Amino acid sequence: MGEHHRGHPGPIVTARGRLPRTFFDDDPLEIAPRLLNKVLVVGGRSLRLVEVEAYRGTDDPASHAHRGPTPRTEVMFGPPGHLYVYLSYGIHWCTNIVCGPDGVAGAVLLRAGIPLTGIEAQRLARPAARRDVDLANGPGKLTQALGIDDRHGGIDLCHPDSPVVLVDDGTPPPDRPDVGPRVGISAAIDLPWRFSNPGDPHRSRPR
DNA sequence: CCGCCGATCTTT
DNA sequence: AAGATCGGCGGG
Repeated sequence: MGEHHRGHPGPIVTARGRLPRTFFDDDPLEIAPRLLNKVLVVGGRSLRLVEVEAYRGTDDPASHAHRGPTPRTEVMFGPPGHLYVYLSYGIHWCTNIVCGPDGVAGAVLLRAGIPLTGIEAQRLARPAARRDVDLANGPGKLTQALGIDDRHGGIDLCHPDSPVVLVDDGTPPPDRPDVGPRVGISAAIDLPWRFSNPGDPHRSRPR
């Protein structure tokens, strides 16, 4: 196929390569489905995102930012493109990408991915995973597989020297993602703010 | 395959 | 006291 047709707006296609900050500067609810099939890279390890959840701020009772900024959630109120990493149930680190304009809290939780590169390193980081499909099919597992933890909290994905990178490899998001309620929350449980690649076995298994 | 439960610690 | 989770265990 050739170039786009001159004189027509054409489909919105992100250039391949690292995503610019402007990509994240919108409502998390809009960004979340666009993150599907993007590639998260940490050193030699990478995976394709197949499940995400949108969280807003003060207007979202399920959000950590619901009650305003705190030392933990401060980054969610800052500029887009930074990581919000939090400790879940005292045990697991979970990774979010801050979305929306500076001053407005919002983030997208990265819930699951398909390992692409550095799979040996991901296996070593996830000794409990008996099958490769279990390496990153949950937010805590994804974070552990890539070696992300509190040291990565607040880092700027869009900084040239960032140790964590988000890339478009030319794979578009699904036209019709699966949409459903967010997992593991007890407030705003009916909002369909969870997005995933239809039928992908690498999606998380909600309990 | 499914359901239950403990782990472990930050935040309220 | 609860929580944006996970893995092990027991039962079907």
